Amino acid sequence: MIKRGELANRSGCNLETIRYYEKIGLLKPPERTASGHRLYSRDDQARLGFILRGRDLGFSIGELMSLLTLVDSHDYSCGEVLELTDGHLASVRQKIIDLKKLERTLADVSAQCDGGDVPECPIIDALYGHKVVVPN
Amino acid sequence: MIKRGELANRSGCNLETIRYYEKIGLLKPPERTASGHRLYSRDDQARLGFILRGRDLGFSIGELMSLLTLVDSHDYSCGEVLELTDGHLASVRQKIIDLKKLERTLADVSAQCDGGDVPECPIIDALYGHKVVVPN
DNA sequence: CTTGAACCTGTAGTGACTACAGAGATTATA
DNA sequence: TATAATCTCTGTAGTCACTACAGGTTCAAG
Repeated sequence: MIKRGELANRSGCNLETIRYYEKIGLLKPPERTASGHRLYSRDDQARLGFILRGRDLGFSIGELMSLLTLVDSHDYSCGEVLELTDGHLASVRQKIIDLKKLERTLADVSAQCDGGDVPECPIIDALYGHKVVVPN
Repeated sequence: MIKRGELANRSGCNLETIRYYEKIGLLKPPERTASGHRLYSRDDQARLGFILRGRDLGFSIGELMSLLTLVDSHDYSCGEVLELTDGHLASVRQKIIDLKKLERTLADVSAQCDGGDVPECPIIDALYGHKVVVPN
């Protein structure tokens, strides 16, 4: 059983974030010492690891809640988990598509500007709508 | 000269967002009627258009502030604008790289799961750290 | 026994909005 | 002209996922 500071150190998670995860219900309220200090078990540590790895994969708090609720039910199916994961994967792919479109547009606009000392700038013109900026 | 609701309709911008942009200094305080209703000129409309197009290109409020400050100075150079744009472009490209890495990892994890009715799920295992999840 | 670190609580700040509540102004209709 | 409906005004609170602080208690080392 370790305390919050130790858990933060071992997991690499911010100290305050642990308390936050407890507040919103991602982490279960841990045991306490007689004086009120939190004590985390091995299970608690594993659960935080789960959350942090999921977070690194871009899962939202809501998605992690769903995953953990499934796990906690001890009655989840692989299919339910896959559905959540693939949903998330789809949204990541959409974000990539959107950003690539953005990148092309920005690169186009940037290429029109030769960056000199002149005060006429095609980028500013484009933003003011003198030219079409976002090609769909 | 049009009022706030009309500006919102024409620009497609949310009504409240216009007031917000004024509060943080992106939009200049517009003229007012005797009773206090805001009146927007053609210049005001063009400025909001500038902001909205910039926003669509993913510029942050801070970046738009910088761009508009340059424009307002009437003494900006094309080079300054290009620098800001290319800086933003670089951060967009980095975001794409990060998301692609994420996508590969998620796709890997997803592929390990056959989505059946069984309660053993490789995705959950991976999140619990039983297997390495993020390949750098 | 004292000092300093770690822990406790609640609350406020971030970015970029969005959404109210309650009051006053304007416009349309009867 | 009266009134009802809509629009605008202000300030403030909520969103997401944290992060940081203030002011107080407890613990561990010397």
